[in-house]
Amino acid sequence: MKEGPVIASVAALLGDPARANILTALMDGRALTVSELAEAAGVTLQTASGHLSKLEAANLLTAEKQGRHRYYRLSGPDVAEVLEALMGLAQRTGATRVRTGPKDAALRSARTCYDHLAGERGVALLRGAQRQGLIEDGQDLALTDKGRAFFAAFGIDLAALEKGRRPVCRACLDWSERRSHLGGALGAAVLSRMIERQWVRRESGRVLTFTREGADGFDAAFGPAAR
Amino acid sequence: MKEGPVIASVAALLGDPARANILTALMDGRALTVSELAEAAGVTLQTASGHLSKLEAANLLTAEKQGRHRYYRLSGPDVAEVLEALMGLAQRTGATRVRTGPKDAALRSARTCYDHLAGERGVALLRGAQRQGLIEDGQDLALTDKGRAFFAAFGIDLAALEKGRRPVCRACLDWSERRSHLGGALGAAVLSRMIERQWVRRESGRVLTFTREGADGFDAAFGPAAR
DNA sequence: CCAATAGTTCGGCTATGGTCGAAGTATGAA
DNA sequence: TTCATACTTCGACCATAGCCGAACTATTGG
Repeated sequence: MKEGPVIASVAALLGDPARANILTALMDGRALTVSELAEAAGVTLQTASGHLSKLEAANLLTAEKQGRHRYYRLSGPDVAEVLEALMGLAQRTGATRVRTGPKDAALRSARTCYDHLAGERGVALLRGAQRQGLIEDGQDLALTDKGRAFFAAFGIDLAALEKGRRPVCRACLDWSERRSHLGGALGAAVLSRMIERQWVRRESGRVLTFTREGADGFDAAFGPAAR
Repeated sequence: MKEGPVIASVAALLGDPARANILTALMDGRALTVSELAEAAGVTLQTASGHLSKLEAANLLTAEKQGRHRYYRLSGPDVAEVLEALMGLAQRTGATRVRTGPKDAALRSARTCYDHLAGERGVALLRGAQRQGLIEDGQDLALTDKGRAFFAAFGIDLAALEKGRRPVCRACLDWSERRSHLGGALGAAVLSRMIERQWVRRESGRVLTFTREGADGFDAAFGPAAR
């Protein structure tokens, strides 16, 4: 019966508006300074500093010092995944605000989920990869030989990915689409390769915008995003 | 920037110890009365009543009245899944208590996750089903023809399951094993069939105990639980 | 009808914890 | 060395919300 409180302590951490803002600001996987996070959360520097210490103590964030700045980032993709899952619950739960601005549409179309691609494009990527037999849908997703060849041609060093401890393929539940998109080391590599190739640009926040060539290239490779 | 607060409100709901206890008490998918939940949470009836109204208002719980009792249950499997995910985070986060009692071992071996089988046995079930080609691992798991025949022979009415709105197969992340087990309508059906067949018995809380014949039958069908 | 059980509502107490001002530390720049 | 920036720590304030006692409603059983 001592099980409830263990979830309570971490949930309480996520339950404060200021901290929730900090965490969602970090959802794009970048590291931000204390002042930047304070502004994102709408609190003063001191307050943010206090929150950040708590989040770091709970291992939700990691910090690194660089000069007189202190950079905080999410401590791992799993934290981002839980946050996405919570957003899904919050939405289904009716807590969804009516405020559906234009930025919202952009977010639903394509955004970063920690370090990989999410939103309509994200689920289209995974769906396309599966349909073409590049990735096999198992309990844990797995690359096929065909997929191996494909992503190598795409410019990704699979050997390097497989050396790391992070799973190469990972299904990550998308809060806006309510389907999975591709996370894991491969998901991260695909996104950064797309940015390198200038298929896609990071906007403010977590929004991603596809260039003209990027959209065409994406559709050719994985099929159109529209369902 | 109004995105943080939406996760904050639901997380705050999960962040109170009393409510967290209530929710974990309901993780086995059964419906419990207000008084039972009050006891599980360690608060008085009035306090529990207040918490339950909030959880119901947020659509995390649904209630139904029966005589002078009011039965509360989780409003869906997705709620249970988020709770399991949070437990995983809490554990990785170091919030794990050192208190690893005997009940803990039983929980890790086999337990209910909402209405399906979780723990070592749960992941063994899914792994075995995949290895035998009963279930194909896609972004969303899918039954093969072979699997269809197998589960029909197991005594499950697949046509009925497929009529419902709930997905038949669903991968659900197991907090103790850190791998997926089988959720969805099929996961629920398999567990209730196992109980019918007296392969397994519900103990107090979410613990499940396999009978001698149950363990043998399970191993024969899906392979041993030990990794 | 009355008594008992189950649950809700109300009101007031209290504590936890978020907030910021002010003062303190560390790093870099002039 | 001196000043400025980035951040942390301390202390005090204050609001939120959890909690329970008491009174109220509803259902059942005698």
